[in-house]
Amino acid sequence: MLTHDAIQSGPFKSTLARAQVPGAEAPTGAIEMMGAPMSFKRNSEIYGENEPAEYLYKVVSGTVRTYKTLLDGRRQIGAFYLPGDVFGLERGDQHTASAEAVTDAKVIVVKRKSLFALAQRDAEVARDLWTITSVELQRAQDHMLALVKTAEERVAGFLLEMADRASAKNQIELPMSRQDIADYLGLTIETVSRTMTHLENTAAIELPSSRRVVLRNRATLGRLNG
Amino acid sequence: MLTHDAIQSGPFKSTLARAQVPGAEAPTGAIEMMGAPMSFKRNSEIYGENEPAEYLYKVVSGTVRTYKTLLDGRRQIGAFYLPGDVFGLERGDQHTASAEAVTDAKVIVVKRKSLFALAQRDAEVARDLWTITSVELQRAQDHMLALVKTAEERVAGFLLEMADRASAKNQIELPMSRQDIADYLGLTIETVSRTMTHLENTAAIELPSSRRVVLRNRATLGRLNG
DNA sequence: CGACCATTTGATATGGATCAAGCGATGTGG
DNA sequence: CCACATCGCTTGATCCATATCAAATGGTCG
Repeated sequence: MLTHDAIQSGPFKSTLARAQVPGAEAPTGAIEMMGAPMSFKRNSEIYGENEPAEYLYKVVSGTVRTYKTLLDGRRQIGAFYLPGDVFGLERGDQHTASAEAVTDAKVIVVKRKSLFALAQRDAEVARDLWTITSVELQRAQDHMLALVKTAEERVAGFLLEMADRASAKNQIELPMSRQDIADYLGLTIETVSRTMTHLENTAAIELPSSRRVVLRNRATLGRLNG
Repeated sequence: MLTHDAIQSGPFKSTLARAQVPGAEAPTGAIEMMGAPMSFKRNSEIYGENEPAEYLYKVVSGTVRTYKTLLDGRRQIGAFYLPGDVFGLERGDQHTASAEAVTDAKVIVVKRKSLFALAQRDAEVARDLWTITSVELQRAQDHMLALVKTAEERVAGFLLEMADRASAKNQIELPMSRQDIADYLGLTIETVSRTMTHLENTAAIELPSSRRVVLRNRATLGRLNG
């Protein structure tokens, strides 16, 4: 497991973090104030399932995945977190999922206890905490719906989701591997690959490279999205 | 759509509701205080997707399902709510799912606005709101994981889940139809039925009737649960 | 009793998984 | 700077879990 010693001694970076998230849905003003920046290398663990949940995190740069693993090794990725997103806030004091850096990533780390203490006194912070959790809940519910769709619908939905979260709305650079996408969508890597190819053949998307996707026909993708 | 006129004029029933939920995880003291009881008949709508989310609800008796519908009619049930459970609390002012009574049901209805106003002043209420949402989030994440398992794993997991929530831990009376179970688990009614039969043949469960299930071998079910 | 609805059971079809190569980009050592 | 190993991705062939289609059975209620 990863320890977070000396985190509290890091310099404040509130303005930097905020600048990264111009239109963030979740108001998380207090987080930058109380947090310390921390860096993680590609594929390194940020926290593990069942570890004490002492901190919550806000992505500054890079991408993070959270996931659960079944006994036989199957992995379900619950979400990808991009700059501005908050993750790791859970009920109970144990993490119910693991978190890893998909790419090299910087996150702001905040002591859960301090934030809860602050929320006790400051109603705005309390509301922020609720909002963070609510946003996460909605994400989870949407994802649940995605998991009962056909492979093509899942992939189309995923591309639309990533495009909506990206800055260039029709040109996306996927930070994650096909395996990550497969584990997020509950498919195999082969099915994801084939489906992408099929979408390309149908002129719904273009694939200049495997990690770069251009949305050519949102109407088609939207229709597929159910 | 269903209107909630005259709800606020109903008599208070705080103690009754609390009595139904001796060991409820989510502390929801304020809800009974502010809410009015309301009854719904089997299969009637409590609220619809995209309707204004003016209220939140706490089950007093009966069972409630929430679900989303895809364009082509496929239905995904997000959760079943039993006495003591709270549902309908969402970010934004539109419901993102529909809710229906699975059986005849009594629920306490609370004005969202009043509760938020109270939370603004009372840190304990604010924390309760967060807890309600957090419980829901965890439920959703667990369900997400369930949706990528095999049919047998999903059914075994479902039975264990229902048993854990029931009072008689090994003898459960399912309030919902096979179709509801199927839509909850992302399977067809036939697969659910066949899997139940198979679990019976394997001596993992007994089926005195289609709605009554006796868990015979939790070890087996647990192993299946991944 | 008879109609209706929920559930089970059976036969067949199929979407996506699995098994197995091939391919292209990236990096490394000679 | 090239040969070659490696890794991520694509493509192909086959298989299988679950869906679909169809019918029989069983419970419930007027």
